[in-house]
Amino acid sequence: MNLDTPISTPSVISDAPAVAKSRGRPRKTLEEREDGNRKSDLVAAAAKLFRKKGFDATSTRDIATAVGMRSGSPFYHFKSKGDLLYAVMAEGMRSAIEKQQKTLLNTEQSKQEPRRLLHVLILNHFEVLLNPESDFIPVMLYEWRSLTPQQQSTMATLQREYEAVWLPVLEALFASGQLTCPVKLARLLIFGALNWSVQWFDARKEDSLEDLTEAAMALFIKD
Amino acid sequence: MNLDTPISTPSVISDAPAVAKSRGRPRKTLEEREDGNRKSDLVAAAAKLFRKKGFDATSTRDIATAVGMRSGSPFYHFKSKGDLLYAVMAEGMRSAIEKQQKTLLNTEQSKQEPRRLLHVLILNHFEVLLNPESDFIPVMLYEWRSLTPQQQSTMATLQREYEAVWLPVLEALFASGQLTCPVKLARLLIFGALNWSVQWFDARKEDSLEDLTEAAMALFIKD
DNA sequence: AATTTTACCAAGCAACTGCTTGCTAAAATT
DNA sequence: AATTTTAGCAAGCAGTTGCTTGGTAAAATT
Repeated sequence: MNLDTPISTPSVISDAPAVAKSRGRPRKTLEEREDGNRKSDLVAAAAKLFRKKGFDATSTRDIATAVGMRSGSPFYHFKSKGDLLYAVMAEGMRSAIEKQQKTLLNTEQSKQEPRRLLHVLILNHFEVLLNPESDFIPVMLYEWRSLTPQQQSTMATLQREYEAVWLPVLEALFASGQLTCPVKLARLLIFGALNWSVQWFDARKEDSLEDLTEAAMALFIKD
Repeated sequence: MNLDTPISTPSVISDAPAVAKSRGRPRKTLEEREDGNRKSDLVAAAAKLFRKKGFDATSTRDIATAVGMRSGSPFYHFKSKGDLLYAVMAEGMRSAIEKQQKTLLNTEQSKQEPRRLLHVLILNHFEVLLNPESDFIPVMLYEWRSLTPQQQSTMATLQREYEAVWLPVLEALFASGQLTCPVKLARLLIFGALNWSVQWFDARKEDSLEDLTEAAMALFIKD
């Protein structure tokens, strides 16, 4: 890339595109950048790049370019690259928790028995994970390492909040003998099976998320 | 780090440690570096660092330092950083396949029925994944992205070879009704559950690999 | 109308990156 | 004894990195 600091080029080309006129390049009016959505544009673009190339292989310049900014500008909105990563993950968990809560509220009384509830939770989890519009959660799952310890523990709290709904369901299934695996390990193994789908699921292929959910239920649950 | 090219330091400190005498620093004799194991030392050190910090966040200088070399020396053994990554993964798969084959050969006739076989395969897989001595397989699982397409397809072939033993076992269990999930999806979900353990398993904690295997069997298999 | 704030751009610094080149000493081979 | 090979070291190049500083036009506020 190297849009900054042209060391061997003769004069003032540098950051500015060829179209730049007079002094300073054309700034976008507020209408063009439609309110304060630039910050969330940055988060979305970062999520996409972090997912595709990984956090370390993505430069802040890549992110800036993706939203049509110059290399230094993202630092007006976020004080560091690491903070941008954290914003991606926090937004991912926030919306995942919200979506899960809405889904449960919309689940009719008739489907409140544990087996149906787990089905609903798994399907919703696949939707969160595999939605091609949103890279937030995959980034959270695979770029943990790059968070500071404090950021990690905040994220862990959010994850516990997300998983809190699952535990009573698993316990009920264990009590009724439909789940024959200690709940603590069942939780870890089940989330592993589901989360790994990020690695192999291809939306173009035959399987629907409903198919996937059926398969997972068949794998984990007796009767 | 920056052991090379000290730009602002007055004179010849650079790469050479303070003890360096005359011309050239003390080279290790062959005895000291014990045969041609230096290459595999590099692979092991790279595996450790790639696992801890990720491929992109690990510099070739980090790796060199870890085995007591100077920054340029790893390139005598490997033509690029990417080739080192590939060597880590290829060695990981090679030894995993070898270990799996040995384990199956040592499995007595009495344990050849599908349920026991799956138990043996899962336990062996956990040993491969969670052995604290070896970071090769976790690196393979989580740094896939940094391989070239050709390297990826070679690794995919090795993975199919590893999984080839599992498929007939899963098919037998499906046929007998002990596995009620289409084999194709069962394979993906089961490997997900197992591979994810790399993220949470702590060898210091209570659970043994045998406990883990029992839990996984209880989760996946009926009867 | 005057001021302040917002949202950026232009330029660039210091550190670090993968990798190359030219050399050398010890070991192996002839 | 002479030569070749092996396994590095020393130095550094060219490019990239995260981030900072100083400015400025447009919008919002007073």
